[in-house]
Amino acid sequence: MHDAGILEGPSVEQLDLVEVLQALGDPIRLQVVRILDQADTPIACHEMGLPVAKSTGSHHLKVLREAGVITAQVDGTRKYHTLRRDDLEARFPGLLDSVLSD
Amino acid sequence: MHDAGILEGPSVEQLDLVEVLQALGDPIRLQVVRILDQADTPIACHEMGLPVAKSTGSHHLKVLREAGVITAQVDGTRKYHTLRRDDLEARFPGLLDSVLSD
DNA sequence: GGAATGATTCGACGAACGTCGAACGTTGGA
DNA sequence: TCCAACGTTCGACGTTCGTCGAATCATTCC
Repeated sequence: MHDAGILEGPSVEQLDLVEVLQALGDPIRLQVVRILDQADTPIACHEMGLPVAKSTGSHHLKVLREAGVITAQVDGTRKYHTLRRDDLEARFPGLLDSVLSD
Repeated sequence: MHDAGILEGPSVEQLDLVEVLQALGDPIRLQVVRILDQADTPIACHEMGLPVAKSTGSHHLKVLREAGVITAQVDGTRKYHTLRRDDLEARFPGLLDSVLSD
């Protein structure tokens, strides 16, 4: 069971606006963010029903994670993803809301 | 004097979130947006002091214009640029503010 | 008319991106 | 122990991007 580890990305202060905007500026990744927003629980990659191959989905999740938009928590063979709402709100107030309200 | 024409981009309803985020997700273009924001009057390309060749600057302005972030107004040999604040606010409330307040 | 000014267009270039399938690693269950 | 499930990594591919200089265009001024 190797214990569920949390994959941390950049800290709140390290969040870079350009990097976040680039991460959000893709249809698939925006879809991921919307899915995670509307979900009340962490979601695994294969549960998102992304219209791309699994390797591509994995890539997009990585981009979002490295930009600091989402966090991943490993549980067994699955990896549950969560939106870093509070961190994004703290660093870029209003940004996530404006993107999600569209 | 061929009259100062206004170069219109996409209408408010046509503004696409992904396109806008992509346009904002570049250091140079973000710099342009900040310059236009802090200026109280329209600004010409060569007045911005961008750290790139003029052809590159022209390219970035075009990307911003086609995404609907800025408008250009031709006056003689110059082209004055303005931030489409109200349109962006109407289409994506809070987005511009959150990007500019960083 | 001719020169100067401000900006666009046109290749060209390397770098980065989005995509895929195949292979691999790890974990959990039969 | 073996197999299935889940995800990552690894080339590979074509496309798009950011950048530049040179050439071009439009306008203004002398």
